Amino acid sequence: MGPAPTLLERLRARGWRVTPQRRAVAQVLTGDHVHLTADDVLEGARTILPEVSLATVYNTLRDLVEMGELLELRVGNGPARYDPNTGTAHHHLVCTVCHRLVDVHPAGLDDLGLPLDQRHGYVLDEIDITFRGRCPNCVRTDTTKPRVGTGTGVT
Amino acid sequence: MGPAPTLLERLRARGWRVTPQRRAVAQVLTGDHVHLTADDVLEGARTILPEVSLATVYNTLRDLVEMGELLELRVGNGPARYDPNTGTAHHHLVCTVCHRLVDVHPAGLDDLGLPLDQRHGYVLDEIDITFRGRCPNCVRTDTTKPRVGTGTGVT
DNA sequence: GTATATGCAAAGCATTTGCATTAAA
DNA sequence: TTTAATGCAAATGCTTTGCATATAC
Repeated sequence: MGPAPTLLERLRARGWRVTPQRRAVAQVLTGDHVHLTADDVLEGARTILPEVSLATVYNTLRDLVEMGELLELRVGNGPARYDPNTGTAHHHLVCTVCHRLVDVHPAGLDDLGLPLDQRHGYVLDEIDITFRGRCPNCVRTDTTKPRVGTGTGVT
Repeated sequence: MGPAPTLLERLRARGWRVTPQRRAVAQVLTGDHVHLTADDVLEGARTILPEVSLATVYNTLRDLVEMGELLELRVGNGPARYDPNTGTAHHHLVCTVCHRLVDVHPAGLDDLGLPLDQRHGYVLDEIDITFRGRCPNCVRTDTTKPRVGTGTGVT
């Protein structure tokens, strides 16, 4: 396979006007296990280009999500988080205490489906799995009992 | 097994002060495939008791969620939805177009785990699976291509 | 040169909160 | 009687938008 086009190349190919602000935002949203809020992105972008505005960050994030270049994650009640890892199918593991978030790539789930008699006539496009638990830092101090919510209790 | 205590009995047992407002909210949040927003709940509660306020609805919803009597769902960017079906482990199927939401109980997922080498030191408590697709009403009119997002493309 | 992005400040929506009043226990 | 819930309205947090200015193409 040839060299994969970079994010900016793909954006240019879509007719995106590449500005310093957008370049800064794109640069911040690079790598694995990156799950930044809009404020995080603003902060990061400003270390590259101090005069970026929050409105531009939001506009850029929205464009990137619409283009499918960014995943918008909503874990818990806080602000949205943005994940540039759109290439590899993956799921998420969230700390119920501090909301630390990591990507997981569980094998054997790739062909996970939903039985026909459970589909209610829907045409399936996608499956998101959120594993909830307590991260190494929180599990020591936390007194909360494990929840038995929507999902399945797991040991 | 004896008769299961009703929601209001359980709430009273927890020392909850049972007011007409709370009774109205609890009555609205009854049944299967119930996934109401706070505004929906207000509307429903007002058909029972016209003077319920939105603040009380929000306070009551929050209490019920904290008590584990209600599930708070965040699908898409809209307002939270509340699901009284806490007794049976289940997952959700969401229409990406109209956001219609149904409960699903896929067999064979009950013992779904996450391999140790993928746990990043987390202690798992719960797994939420969101199936995304287009419902029977939307699949006909929708021109959107299936997305290949976080999850796995499914036929 | 022209269409589009920027930045600011104001608006918007969902949700929470302070506080005086009311009511459950 | 006491303690807690209600309702209003104001405050909050996140996100979007209108518009004049600046800039990539």
